[in-house]
Amino acid sequence: MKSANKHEKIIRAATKVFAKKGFFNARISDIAKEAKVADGTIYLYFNNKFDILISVFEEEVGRLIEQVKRLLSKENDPRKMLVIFINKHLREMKKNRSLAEVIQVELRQSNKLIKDYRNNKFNEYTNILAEIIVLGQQKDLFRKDIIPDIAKSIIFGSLDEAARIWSAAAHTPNYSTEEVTRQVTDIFQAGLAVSQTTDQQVT
Amino acid sequence: MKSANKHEKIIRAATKVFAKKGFFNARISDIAKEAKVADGTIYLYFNNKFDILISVFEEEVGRLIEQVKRLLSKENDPRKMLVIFINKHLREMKKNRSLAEVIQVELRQSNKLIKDYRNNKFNEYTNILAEIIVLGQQKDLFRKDIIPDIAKSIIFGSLDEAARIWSAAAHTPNYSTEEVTRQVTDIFQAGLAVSQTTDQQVT
DNA sequence: AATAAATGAATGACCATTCATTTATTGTCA
DNA sequence: TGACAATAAATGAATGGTCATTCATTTATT
Repeated sequence: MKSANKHEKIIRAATKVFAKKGFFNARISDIAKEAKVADGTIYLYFNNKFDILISVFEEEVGRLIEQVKRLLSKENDPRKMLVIFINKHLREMKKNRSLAEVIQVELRQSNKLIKDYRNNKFNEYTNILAEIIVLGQQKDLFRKDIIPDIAKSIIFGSLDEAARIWSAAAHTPNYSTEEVTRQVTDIFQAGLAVSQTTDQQVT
Repeated sequence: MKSANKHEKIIRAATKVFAKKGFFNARISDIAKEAKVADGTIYLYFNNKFDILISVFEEEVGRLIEQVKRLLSKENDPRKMLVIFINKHLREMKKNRSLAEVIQVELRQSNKLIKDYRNNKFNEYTNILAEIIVLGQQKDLFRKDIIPDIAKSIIFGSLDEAARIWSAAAHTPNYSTEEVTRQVTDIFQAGLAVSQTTDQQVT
């Protein structure tokens, strides 16, 4: 029986290697070495290199989805939910640089590599944002003229770019998670809010 | 004398090919063919494949910077300037899919490929956003607690992700440039604006 | 004729994938 | 229980195909 354990080990190793070198520069032998496994073993668990990429992506994002959903389940003020999402995403990207880079780089690559691969988990992830917005609209807290399906991309894009700056640049001034979270939160809370009338800052 | 013309032709061909296949899947021979030039000729104008990528990026973004600056020079209300930037960026990405994909994919790749390559033109481009924000703050139109250097990433990220959706997905509902422009504009104008009521609390 | 540009076939490095062989695990029966 | 076979898993060297890059030769320009 192929151990689930080994599958897991390869995924972890691949995440590390992809993050460090990028998909195209990553060698199967690098992954094998990192996973302490023979090159050929990898092909017992995955069909090919790209299959590893997809798996890494799906599993990592899947993990993230679960965590976010758990956090959100305790809350029902959509404004606070938005903050929770933003905060969680940024923290996670800061903490787990490998995941951050896999998302950033591979999300863009996969479009080109396989036409019919729809990042299912990824969509599921950003749809959480859309749902928060819908909820906010139902509760008359968020403007109705916002289209959730567009807004989710706008918000995710912001977060992703903010995270990209962290991983890209060892040189530019590096803002803290807290600082960036606050800025993103401030902008979008004001941007989505129904009116100017004093909305308490939500943490 | 090496004709500037040929350099240009190669750049244009490379833009097309990178956009279609991505950097790693693009073959030098593809670019050569597209430019109607021998493979070897490319090496008279560029040092290597990556050098072509950098050049494409810099030239395309450079062109964009000039256009945006020209548009902005006619305006001095930062709120309107913001709209102009957003509008121009989205229109351009919709029109020039090659540029869009080169930005999206290669911006992320280059981090990994060359440590000391700082996307100079790219920074120049997003700094336009930072300057608009600074101006807005000076004129008491934008909130002072926004850090322009962070906000520029947030805004650019939004635009980039919105544009990514266009190029990525032939399947998902496709919103028009106008619709997306309006959404992004609405959110950020409200998000950045100094609130009308004096007592809004933001911490 | 001399110099500059352009050509494209040949080179050589690289690496995903395969598969014959080895090693580990499981099951059987005396 | 333990000895032995049968099956499963793992190994890693060998294969084969893919290009980026080079450079001897040709073509164009001065």
